[in-house]
Amino acid sequence: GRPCWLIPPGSLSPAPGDPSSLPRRRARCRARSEAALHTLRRSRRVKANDRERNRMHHLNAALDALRGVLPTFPEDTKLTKIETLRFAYNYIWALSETLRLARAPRERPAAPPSPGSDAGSWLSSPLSACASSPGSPTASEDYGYGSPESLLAARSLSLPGDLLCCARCPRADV
DNA sequence: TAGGCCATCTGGTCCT
DNA sequence: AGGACCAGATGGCCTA
Repeated sequence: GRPCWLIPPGSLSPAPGDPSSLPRRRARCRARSEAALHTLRRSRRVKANDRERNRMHHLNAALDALRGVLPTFPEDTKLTKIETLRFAYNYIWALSETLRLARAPRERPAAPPSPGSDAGSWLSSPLSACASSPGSPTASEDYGYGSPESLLAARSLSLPGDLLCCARCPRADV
């Protein structure tokens, strides 16, 4: 039947011939109802935790898929989450720039998007001899790993020079 | 040992 | 009401 914690307080009928036990029975019922409420909340929490865990697993799987298409050297290097996102951002920028330059060979490279750009990290990189000064995608914040190679340098890694150089330089043959 | 990264739990908020 | 999403807290593991 109906759980005791759902029965309105006033509707509990006294035990036949024992009206004096009513307060005790009410207290017992209240305790039981609190326990039931606790287990109900607990089971909801456990379910919510389970969903949250799953959600994060899916998020991590997506992040792994993203890692899978980013070039890292050595190949088995695992970028951290934040590095993966920043690197992807920069990598996409680099590829877009490559495409743009390939379509318009004589065009000058894109100007830095904002004065706050971390172009310095690009220029101070080993590839700084390149003529271009691409506006780093990490526009206004100093994330430290502003460019793909500064990120990799920070992790003692390297990128295929061609890729980045081609992405950064207005080369006609790309 | 301190600091960074990560997984998990948790409570709050918003949406369906 | 229940699920999704989010951010803070916490503890474990690893590395310099």
